[in-house]
Amino acid sequence: MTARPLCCVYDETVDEPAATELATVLKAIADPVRIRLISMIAASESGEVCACDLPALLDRSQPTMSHHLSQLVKAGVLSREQRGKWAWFRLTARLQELRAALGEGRCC
Amino acid sequence: MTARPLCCVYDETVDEPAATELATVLKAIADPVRIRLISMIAASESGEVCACDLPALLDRSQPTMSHHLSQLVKAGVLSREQRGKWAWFRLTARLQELRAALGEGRCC
DNA sequence: GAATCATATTGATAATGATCAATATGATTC
DNA sequence: GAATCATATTGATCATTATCAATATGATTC
Repeated sequence: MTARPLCCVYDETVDEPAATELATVLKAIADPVRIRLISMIAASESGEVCACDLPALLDRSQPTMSHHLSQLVKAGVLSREQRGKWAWFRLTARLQELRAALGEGRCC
Repeated sequence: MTARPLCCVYDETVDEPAATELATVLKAIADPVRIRLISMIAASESGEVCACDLPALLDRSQPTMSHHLSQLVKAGVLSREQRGKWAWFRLTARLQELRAALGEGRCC
């Protein structure tokens, strides 16, 4: 054991609820298919993708892609917009918020 | 289906191996206990934690904490140093690399 | 409104992972 | 080297999840 009381040695900045929330977003994007999907949206000229293209682009079944999309929307990483028969997806600000959270390593 | 060929509409920047690698790091940190652990290291004055303190600090058994630590080391997020009887853990540059990767959303 | 096309849901399966109790290994001390 | 303390590994369990086939829902078109 260390000599000083624990409360003096470590200063926990991220409490449990915040950690759980952060972990939820991380879990949502911690998958190769979802990373590639997010990358495609970020790289696309229009900033959006049509769900109709994704099974072919990412080599997964339509239900699987639908599942990935709904999980990303649920986590607040993507937004969904119905236009005619098609559903279009965009990135939200959530990823940049995550990026910011990873950069905050302040000392006590 | 969209009118133009897919190759013109989307420009995939992250290929499959890179996406898998990124997802591996994300999976490693996508857990509330690990987030809090990382936060504690970042916040600690010395920039390191002793494994001996973690079961009490994070309310998990010793084997469970050992497992979390080894997974984070395996993913390159933490480094391990044995000093006497104790094992000390520090953050590597991996988290900042991840942070950088999340910021790159260039257009075609 | 019937047919068609796009997307979502359901149900099932196989894989992964967080957790702990018990035990093993490894380091220090006497 | 025997005892002690710190950490790792093993084995087991329960929960979660990525995936697909089959089916349902929802939108558009004729």
